[in-house]
Amino acid sequence: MSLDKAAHTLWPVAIGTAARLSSVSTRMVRHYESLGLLACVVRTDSGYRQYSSADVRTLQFIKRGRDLGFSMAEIAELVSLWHNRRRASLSVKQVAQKHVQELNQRIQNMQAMQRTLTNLLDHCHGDDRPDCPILDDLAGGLDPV
Amino acid sequence: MSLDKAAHTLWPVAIGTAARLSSVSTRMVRHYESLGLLACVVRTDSGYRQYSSADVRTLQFIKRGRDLGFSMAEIAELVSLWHNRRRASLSVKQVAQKHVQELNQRIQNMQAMQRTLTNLLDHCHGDDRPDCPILDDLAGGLDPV
DNA sequence: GCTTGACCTTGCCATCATGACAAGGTTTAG
DNA sequence: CTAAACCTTGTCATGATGGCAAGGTCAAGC
Repeated sequence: MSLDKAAHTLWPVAIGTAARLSSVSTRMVRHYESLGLLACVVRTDSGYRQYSSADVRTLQFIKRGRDLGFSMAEIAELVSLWHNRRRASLSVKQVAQKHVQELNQRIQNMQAMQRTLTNLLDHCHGDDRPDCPILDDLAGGLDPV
Repeated sequence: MSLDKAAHTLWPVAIGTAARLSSVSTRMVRHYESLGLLACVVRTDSGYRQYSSADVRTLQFIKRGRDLGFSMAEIAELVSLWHNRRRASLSVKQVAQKHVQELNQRIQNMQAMQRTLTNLLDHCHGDDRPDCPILDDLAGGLDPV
């Protein structure tokens, strides 16, 4: 697979290489280890971490999970399910569904902000005069109902 | 105005009342002061903070700004513009426009995540069988192009 | 063999906005 | 006078990430 090609030097690789192969910073590779997502990381006699191609695949998994907006807690669960051959796909689906719902919520929130703001922006002439409906709104446009 | 009604006790008020009147926690009232958003907060002899109705209006302004998603740095600028009678509405508009653009960016990101996730969810049977397109994707479904 | 530069190690501080808690002082009502 | 409710300051925590610093290691070139 492409991993073996990319790491033309033999496995295992040091942290910098693992980081490059997974598009994760070395800082975060260590962090994920501290969160228990990489099981037992082997060390050389001098203390350097050594990563197998399986480790790098796990890092790529984490990266992809982050790119899809999952929290580290959710990713920890997904990694665990991934490693469990007897998982039920339902468990995975539930994690993803909950995440989609949260995304939905946040998107709705932000779209509401945006509607209000674009409304205000439309009515702000935006020149050198001081009066401004945006400030008027912030200063209590809605509260004194 | 409604503020005077709400605070049936006379001004100035203590932090708890100011917090209630602005829907901001006392914790955050102190924090906003430490950020320099409340200018000089008067104290009683025993050290209790005392808030004028102008202070409470500023807190309400901040609250509204937070509800619209502005960062504290942006709010600091907006408060400053609000207090400056010679401001140009253009300055306000620019802050708001930049914020709307950032909101847009974040919404786009999250919608892209959502599209991918709903796609995967549609193809996950979500029962007790272990095979799962969501895990397949996370495990490198896209990378090995 | 030695030097140099690239790499690795750990640990701590910072972000941003907020909550929670603790130990102690104040005020107010009964 | 006491108890409750309030105030004070300070610290720690969140979540995911960046950055820096001081020091150890390794590999390549001379």
